[in-house]
Amino acid sequence: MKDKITEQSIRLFEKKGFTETSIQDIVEGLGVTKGTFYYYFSSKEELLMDIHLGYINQLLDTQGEILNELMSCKQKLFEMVYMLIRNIKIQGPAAKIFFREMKNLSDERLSIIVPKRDQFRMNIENLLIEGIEKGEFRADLNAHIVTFGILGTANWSYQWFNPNGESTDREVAEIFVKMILEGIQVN
Amino acid sequence: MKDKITEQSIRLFEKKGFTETSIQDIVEGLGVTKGTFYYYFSSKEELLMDIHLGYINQLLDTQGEILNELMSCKQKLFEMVYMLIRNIKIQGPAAKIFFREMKNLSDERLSIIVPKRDQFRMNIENLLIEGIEKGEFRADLNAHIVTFGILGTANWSYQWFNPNGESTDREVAEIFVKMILEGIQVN
Amino acid sequence: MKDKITEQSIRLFEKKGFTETSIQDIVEGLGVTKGTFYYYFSSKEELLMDIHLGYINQLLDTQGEILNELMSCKQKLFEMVYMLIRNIKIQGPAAKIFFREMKNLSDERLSIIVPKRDQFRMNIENLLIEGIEKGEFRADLNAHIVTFGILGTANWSYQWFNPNGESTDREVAEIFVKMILEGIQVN
Amino acid sequence: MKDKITEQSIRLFEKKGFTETSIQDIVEGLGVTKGTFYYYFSSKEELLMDIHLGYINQLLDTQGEILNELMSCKQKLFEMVYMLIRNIKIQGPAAKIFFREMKNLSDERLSIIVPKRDQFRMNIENLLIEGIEKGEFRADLNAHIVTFGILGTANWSYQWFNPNGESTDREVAEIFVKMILEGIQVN
DNA sequence: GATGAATGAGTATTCATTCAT
DNA sequence: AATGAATGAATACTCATTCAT
Repeated sequence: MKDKITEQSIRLFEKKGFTETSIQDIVEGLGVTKGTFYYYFSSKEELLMDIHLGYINQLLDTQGEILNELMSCKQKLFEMVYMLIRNIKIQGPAAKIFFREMKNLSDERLSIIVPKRDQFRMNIENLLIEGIEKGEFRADLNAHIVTFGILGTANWSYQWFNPNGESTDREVAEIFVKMILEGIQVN
Repeated sequence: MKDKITEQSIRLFEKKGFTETSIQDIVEGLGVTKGTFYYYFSSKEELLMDIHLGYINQLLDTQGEILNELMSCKQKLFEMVYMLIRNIKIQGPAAKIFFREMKNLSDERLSIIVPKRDQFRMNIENLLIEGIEKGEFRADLNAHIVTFGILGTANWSYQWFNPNGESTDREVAEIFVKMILEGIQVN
Repeated sequence: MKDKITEQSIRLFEKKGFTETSIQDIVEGLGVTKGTFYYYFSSKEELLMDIHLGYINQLLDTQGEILNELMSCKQKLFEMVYMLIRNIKIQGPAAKIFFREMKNLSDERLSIIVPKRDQFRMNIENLLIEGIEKGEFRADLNAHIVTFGILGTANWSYQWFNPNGESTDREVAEIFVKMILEGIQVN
Repeated sequence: MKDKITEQSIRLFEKKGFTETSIQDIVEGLGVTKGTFYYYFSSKEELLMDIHLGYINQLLDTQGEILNELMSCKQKLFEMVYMLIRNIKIQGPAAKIFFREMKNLSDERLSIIVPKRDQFRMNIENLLIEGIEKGEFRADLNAHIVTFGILGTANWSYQWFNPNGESTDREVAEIFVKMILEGIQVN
C-alpha cells in the first residue's frame, strides 16, 4: 500500500504539481481514504522527501557503479549521460518532481538532499578532471562550468524526451555525447 | 501600480512558487489591499499569463534581432546562448517561473504560450540547418535533437548561474559555445 | 461583528469547552461563515486570549478602584468578594473559561496572563497584611494561605451560584465575608 | 494493564486535558497499541467515567468514615478539610479532572456522578446543621451557602497547593479551619 | 482607484473507533 | 490479549474572488 501511494503520488505530482495535488486526489484513485494515507506517511512533505530520496539515491548508486567500471573517462561520461536519459522511462516523473518541487521541503530535509545532489555533480566534475589529467579531455577545460553544461543537456531531456517517440534513449545519448566530445562545427 | 504588482509577484512566485504565493502576500509588501489587485488583474492566472507573455515575447524579439544581423551561423549561435545567460540577471526569476509554473495556465492560455515557446526552439533548429547547408556545421548533425541539447545547456543555467559569482555571463557563454562547437575531447 | 463573535464564543466555550467548540459552532449561530471569523481573528487561540484579557483586565481595574477608596480593610475585603460574586451575572461564563481553559494558551500568551492573575491575588494578600498592621485582622494570620482560602470561597461560586436563584449576590457575599471575618463557631 | 492505562491517562488528562489527549498519547508511553486500549475500555468516555467514579467514591468512603467517628462536629469539619487537602498528593490530578472534565460525560453518565457529588456536599451541610443544633456553630448560619464557601476554600487548593512546597497539607488545613471557625478579624 | 467585509470551497491533518487476524 | 490496517467524520485554517461603498 505504501508503494502504491508513492507511485500514484509521483504520477500526480508530476502532472499537476505538489501543492496542486491534494491528499484526496492521491487516495481517490486507490480506493482508500485519507486516514490510510496518514497511517503510512506522517505528512505530505514526508512523502515528498521519500520521492526525493528514492530518486537521488538510485542515481548516486548507478553513478557509483559506472565509476567503478574499467573504462575510459570518455566511456564513463557516455554511460552517465545514457543513464540519465534511459532513466526517463522509469524515473522521468520522479526527476521532474526532484528538480521542480525541491522548494517544498523544509530546510532540515533540504540539508540532506542538497549535499547528495551536489555530490552527483561533483562526481562528474571529478571525472572531467581525471580525463584532463589522462589526456582524454582538453587541458584548457573549465571543468566546473562544463559540468553544468553537460548536466543541463542531459537533465533538460526530462522536459521534452518521449521514450515512445522517434529517437531511442540510446540514440539521444549518442547524439549528445558526440556533440559534447567532438563539437558540432566542421573543422 | 500594475507594473509594481507584476514585479513583486515575479519575485515571490520565483522564491515560493505560484500556488504557494497568495494575493495577500503580493499586495502586503506594496501597502495596498487585495481589492486593488483585482482592479488591475481579473484573476491570479491572468497575472501569471502576463509574466509568461512578457518573458517569451522579449525572448522572441531579441532572437529575431539576432537572426536579422549580418553574421555567420556560429556567431548567431553564440549570440543566442549569450542572450539567454545574460538574461538571467534581469529575467532569471521570470524564466524560472516560465518553465516551472506553465502547468498552472489553462489549456486556452497554454495554446497561446506553447507555440511561441516552440517557435523559439524552431528558430534555433533552423539556424542549425542553415549552418549545415552553409558548411559551418557537420552534415551528419541531427539538428532536432542537438537543438534540445543546446537549449538544455543554456536554460539549465537558471538553476545554478549566479550573476554575481566568479564567472561572468560572457565567460559562461563562451565556455558553453566552445564546448558545443569544438567539443571537449583531445583530437 | 467582532464583539458578536466574542460573545457567542464565550457562551459556547463555557458550555462545551474550548477544544470541544468548533469555529463552525461559533459562526453557525451568527449566520456568517468561517471566513468571516478569520477576518476578525487570526486564530482560535487569539480569540481565547482576547477573552482572557477582557476578564482579567476588568477585574484588575475594578480591584484598583476598590483599593483607592476611603474604607477600612474589612470593608475593602467585602467589596472585593462582592465584586467577584456580582460579576458572575455578567462575567460568569468568562470566569469559568478563564480558570478552565488557560492551559490552551501558548507559553508566550501565558506569560502575559499569569502575572496579571498573580497581581490580583497579591493585591488581596497585601490588603490582608495592611489590615494586620492596622489592627483590623489577627496578627498571627498567614496572609499568603488565607488569601488562597478567600479566593477559593469567592471563585468557587462560579461553579454553583445562580444569579436568578434564591440568594442574591449581595446576600452570598455577606454570608461569605461574615464567615471569613467572624468565623462560624460559637465563642 | 487496565490500571496502568488509567494511571497514565490521569497524568495526561490533568496536564493536557481530556479532549487534547489522544488514545495514541495514552498507549504510546505504555508500549502497547490502540487495540489494547479498546480491549480494556469500550470508549474513551468510559475511561473518563472510571476516573470520575474512582475519585468520588473514594471521597465518599473517607467522608463516611469520618462521620462515623466519635468526634465533635468541629473536629469532623477539620478532618474533612484535611482529607481534601491531604488528598491532593495522591488524588490531585484526578480531582482536577473531576471538576474540569465533567462536561465530557454523557447525560446518562452524569446522572450517576452528579448525585454522588451532591451527596458529598449535603453530608457537609448536614454536619453544619447538626453542629448548629448541638450549639457548636452559630444559630444564624446559612448552612447551605456556608457549605459552598467551605468547599470552595478546600477545593480551590487543587489550583495552587504544591505538596512539596513550604506549607504542609496539615498546616494548610489548620489555617483554613481556623479561619472558618474563628474568622480573621480582631474581636 | 481603492477599500473592507464577507464568502465558500478547499486543504492538511487528527483521532476515536472497528475488526480480521 | 494484542496488533495493524483501515475508516470517516471532524477540525483549524487558507485563499481566490466578489462587491457595495
